[in-house]
This record gives sequence, C-alpha cells and structure tokens, in this order.
Amino acid sequence: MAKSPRERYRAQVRTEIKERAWEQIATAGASALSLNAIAKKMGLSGPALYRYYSGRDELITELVRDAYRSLADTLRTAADEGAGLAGLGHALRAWALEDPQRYLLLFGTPVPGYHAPAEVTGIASEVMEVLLDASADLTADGTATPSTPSTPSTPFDAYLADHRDWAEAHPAPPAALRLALTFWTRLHGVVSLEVAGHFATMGFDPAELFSAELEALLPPAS
Amino acid sequence: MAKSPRERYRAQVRTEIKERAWEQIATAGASALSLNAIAKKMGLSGPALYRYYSGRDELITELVRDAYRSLADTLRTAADEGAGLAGLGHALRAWALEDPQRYLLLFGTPVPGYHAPAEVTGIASEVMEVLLDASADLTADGTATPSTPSTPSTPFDAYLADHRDWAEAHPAPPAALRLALTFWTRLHGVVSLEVAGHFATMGFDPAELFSAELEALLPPAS
DNA sequence: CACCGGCGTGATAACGTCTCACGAAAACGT
DNA sequence: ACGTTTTCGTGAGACGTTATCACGCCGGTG
Repeated sequence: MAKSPRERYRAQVRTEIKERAWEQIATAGASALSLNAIAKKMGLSGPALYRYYSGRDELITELVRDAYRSLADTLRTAADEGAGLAGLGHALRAWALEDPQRYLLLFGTPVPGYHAPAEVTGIASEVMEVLLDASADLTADGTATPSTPSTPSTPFDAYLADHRDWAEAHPAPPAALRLALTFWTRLHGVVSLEVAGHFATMGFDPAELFSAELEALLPPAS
Repeated sequence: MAKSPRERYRAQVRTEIKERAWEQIATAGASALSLNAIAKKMGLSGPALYRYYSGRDELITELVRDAYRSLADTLRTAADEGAGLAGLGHALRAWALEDPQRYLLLFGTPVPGYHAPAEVTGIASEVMEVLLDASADLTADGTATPSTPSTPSTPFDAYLADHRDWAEAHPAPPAALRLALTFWTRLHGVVSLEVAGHFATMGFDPAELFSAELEALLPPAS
C-alpha cells in the first residue's frame, strides 16, 4: 500500500490543483475555470498542469465526481443521524448554499463543451438511493395502509412503477418513487432559483419558501 | 417617425447580429457566445461588431431582454386565448423546449462575468403579472369562498401577504401569490432539469412528470 | 553512483475579447 | 452638384485562454 514518493507527490499536487479550482469556481463560476490562473496561483507556469490533468475536461470531471461524493456523503450522514426526508431537504439546501457554484456545477446549466462521462452516474445514483430510502420510510410507516396511503396515489404513480430505471432494484413502492422524484425537482426548483439570485429583489426570504415547499411535500406531521 | 437610412441600416445589422447570436447560443450555449464567430459568419471582421454593440455584455443584455419579451408575449397570448394556469404551464414548457438554451439564459446558471441591469426586471415582472392574473382567476372562481378556498391556506400564505414586493400592486389574494410562486418554482424544477438533460438516462418521459406536477399544483378540476 | 523517467519551462499555435489608428464610403448641408 | 462630416469596415496589436511541443534539470531507482 505504501506508494512511491513520486506518486505521493503527484497525488498531493492533484489535490492542491482541485482546491484552487474550487476557490476559482466559487468566485467566478464553473465555466470561467482557468488552468492558467490555477498554475499562476500555485507558483508554476501554464503547461505544468497538463502533467496532472490531461485538460480542462478531466479536471471538471474530477470536480463533478467530488461534488457528487460530497453531496452523497452529506445526505447519507444526515440520514444515518436519524434525519427524515425533511432533514434531508434542509441538509440539501445547506449543502447548496455552502457553495452555490458547486451546486450549479452539478444541477445547473451544463458546461459548454463538457459532457459528463458515464462514470459519475454511479455516484449520482447513490444520492438518489438515500432519497429513496427516506421516501420509502415515510410512505411505509405511520398511517400508510393500502387503503389510506399517507400520500394519495396518482396515475403518475402507476406510470412510474413501469418506468423506474433510475431506481434500479430499490424496493420502494410507487408512491415512494414519486415522492423522491418530486422531492428532488421541487426543492431543486427553489434552490436553483435562489442560488442563481432570482429571488434577490423579490422581497421575501427564500428559506421561508423552501420550508413551505418542503412541508407541502411531506405527509401531515401529526 | 421615418428614420434616417443610417438608422434603418444600423437597426437591421443589429437584428442580424442577434439572429446569429441566437443560432450560436442554441447550439453551443450562452457562455460560449463569440462575437468573432458571429462577425465571420456575417462576412465581416471582428472589430466591426463593436460599432453595433459595445461588447459581449451589451449583446447578452439585449438577448436577455428579447427572451423575456418572447416569454411574456407567449404567456400573454396563451392567457388571452383563454388558457388557464394549466395552459400557461404547458405554454411555458413548450417555450422552454423550443430553445432550451434560451430558457437557460434566463433561468439557468448566471453567465460568468455578466450581471443583468435593472432594466430587464420590468419585463420579468410582466411575466409574473400574467401568472398572477391566472392564479387569481383560479383562486377566486368556482368553489372559492372564504370558508372553503380552493387551495388550503398555509402559514406561508400569511408570510407572503406581508412580503409581496414582487407582486407590486397586483390585486391578488395571498393564496394566489403562493400559487403563482410555487407554479414558477415547481415547473422550473422539472423544466430546468429536463433541458439540462438530467432525466435523459432515467427511463421516464419528462412530459409525464411535468403534467403530474402541474395537476398536483392545481385545485381539483371537478 | 550512474542512470533515466518524471517534472517544469519557454516557445508556439489557434482562438477569444477588445482598443486603436487609418482609409473608404455614404449621407448631409450648402 | 459639390465639399464636409459623420459613420463604417479593416488591419494591427495587446492580452487572455487552452493545449502541444522540444528541451533541461533534478531526484528517486537500481
């Protein structure tokens, strides 16, 4: 397991490059990422970075991978600490606001020339798995009986039961599939508009809107 | 009213520049917009464009303004033709899918160096006005009485009644404010993820999800 | 200790925005 | 109808980006 000093150094430089890249993304946005500027801030000159990353796309891919992993870990930790779907919602928003550009890198406008490799879908599905777990818990416990499910059954539930590639082999009932999906899209609707600054001049607190949407999403608490 | 030939020519060139810009945005995305490429396709050389637009930012501002106007006109026309809030929803999605990059230019990740001037908020509020009109119609007609509103009243409704800068002087009840706002955020959640391609490998039709969200948003039809 | 492979550099190419000085052409006033 | 003046388009250049190349150097490896 003991790596050669060469590899240790290489890995260290790669992580420092990523750190600088995150700083730059946090301030200027993902598509303004400049390998040259990173090199200059690290005290070396442009082409040196190409020893560590074959190009801008490979760096972005690794950043996307790390971001998905960070999100998955955040949600997984929250879930392990007993947070329900509501807790996951707030953890998601906190994670997004912690570094808005990181959120936009994953769920915002795709970076112009860049296309994500199939590799990242694996980690992305891990995020969905946490959501499905929490959704299944919510639809299964409490008042959930076949006759009075905690969330009303809709035609779209039936449709999803037949189009659940994204849920893979997860043992979640159709209502849980729909809940996880709408959890994602509705919260993304609020969070993405918030981090893009579209609520800035509207005169209300985005946190209030987010909480309202989250509560509307969940079955009645009592 | 008759403009000088100089101004006529100038206006014509400006619109042709915008047309080329839209073509370029539709294919490569907003942040990949290149004045040089536009000039080359128009048969003239780089710096000539600076006679018509002071820079990339001014061109983007005009594109944003036109896009907002196009969306406002589309929704306004749909509303005038008798479409309710559901019709506006489908009109919104159709408008977004017609040119995904145009939608992302307005509601997606902000363009790196660019900051929208206060001018465009006027047209943006026109979009919101159409939404508020349709929402007010829906919350006011039919079964809407003070005791049994068609949409249940929530604490967030009360909060919005006190934070309605964005609604200006529109005579919409709190429930309509909330309806218009959630209409926007929820549909944006679905549409933005769809145009960004996040549903591509998930195995279901985004149109189904969109319709389901739209129906969940509206009061029971019958 | 000698070797050689990884590492950093400068030069180069291609493309981007944007400024400037210059020449040509068109519209304007007389 | 003719000069004047404003506008337009061009080429050159400064400065930025990504990315590739040949070269020298230093350090881990045998």
